[in-house]
Amino acid sequence: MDMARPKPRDDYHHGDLRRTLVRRALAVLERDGAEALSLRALARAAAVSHAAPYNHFADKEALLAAVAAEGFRRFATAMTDAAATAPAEPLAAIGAAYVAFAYAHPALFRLMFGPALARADSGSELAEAAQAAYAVLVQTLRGDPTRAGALADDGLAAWALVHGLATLLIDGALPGGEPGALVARVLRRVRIGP
Amino acid sequence: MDMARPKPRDDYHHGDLRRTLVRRALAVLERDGAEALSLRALARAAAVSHAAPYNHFADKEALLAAVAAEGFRRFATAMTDAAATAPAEPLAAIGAAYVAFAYAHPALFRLMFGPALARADSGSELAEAAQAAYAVLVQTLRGDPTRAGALADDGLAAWALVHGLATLLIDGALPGGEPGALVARVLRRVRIGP
DNA sequence: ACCTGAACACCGTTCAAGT
DNA sequence: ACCTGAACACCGTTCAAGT
Repeated sequence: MDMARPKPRDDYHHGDLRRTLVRRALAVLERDGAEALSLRALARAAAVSHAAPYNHFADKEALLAAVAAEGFRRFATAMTDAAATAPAEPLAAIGAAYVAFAYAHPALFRLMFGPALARADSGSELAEAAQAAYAVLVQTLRGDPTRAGALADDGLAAWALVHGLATLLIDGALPGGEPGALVARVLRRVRIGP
Repeated sequence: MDMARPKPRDDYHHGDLRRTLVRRALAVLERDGAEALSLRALARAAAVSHAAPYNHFADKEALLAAVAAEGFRRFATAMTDAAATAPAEPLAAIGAAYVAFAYAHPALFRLMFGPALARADSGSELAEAAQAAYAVLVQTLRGDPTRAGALADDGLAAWALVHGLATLLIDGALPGGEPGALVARVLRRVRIGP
């Protein structure tokens, strides 16, 4: 007889709703921004009742935290890939990847670094994912990994610089035009160290 | 007979509702954050019907834009004051004031640099106020004012650095403790220039 | 274990009507 | 010119009830 691979049921509305909701939320974020994100609309799009999401998330903030965590995971792999292709100039490579991610996914980037992150407990999925992304940044900027949890001032300076560029860019506060060239030019004017 | 100074009417609900709403919104922002801001609650607090605000603002975003503009005005004077007291080290002084403002008013700071700013038309009150605050920053960092509207790369680097520190701080992404000392330490590691 | 439907207390926005 | 009250189309969240 057939293996017990769970077949999709006729009345389509389950599968794994949790993943469906997160995936759909990411799509809404890209297309219409954060203010278009509603639990009820998400449920509607998944052809499920408006109370169904509460079987998988305590409240709306929990869903947003899951989305932000997924964002941090993608962010981390984007930085890893970028650093691998240009190991000679780590600050330039990581800075370009950092800003490019923010530019490509402004609403997601804002959600990732929004007030939910500040409220996240240290054990949570969101905190873990953010921590992992940060580890990529630090590790490619300097040879040694994070030590003792305390962030070296130089790493912090580099982080603040690229983060500031990214947020100012998606706020429309930077002069228009191709952002990659601008970021490269600005980063070239900065030296970090003793 | 008495001068025609407009006396407050018996049924309290007018005066100038516009200013009352903005002032009240700032207070809510400080106390309960952005998600607690509702037009209806604001109207209730001002003892006015929930439709009354629409006589002064086209929609909620217009009210938020007015609040953000007021934030930029206070931000500008905070930076001006700080730069005046420590003219020897402009980057340190402006950086400290920049970060201190964000730390003292996180919700307002987030609103100021939120998506509303990216959407603001260039003639609007919000865009003007943001531009004025930016002029203070550039003017104290370098001797000469903005030239030709194009931002020098060095000024941009300095701005991105302090802005990044400020946003990372209010996101809870920086190590705890007294932020002033951390910011001063980090800024001391950075050199900007040719 | 997961989902539904009704219910509650909110929203933002519009609009006729009042003064 | 500014405000009110009713109305509409939404929300997030809870909860009994179903399978």
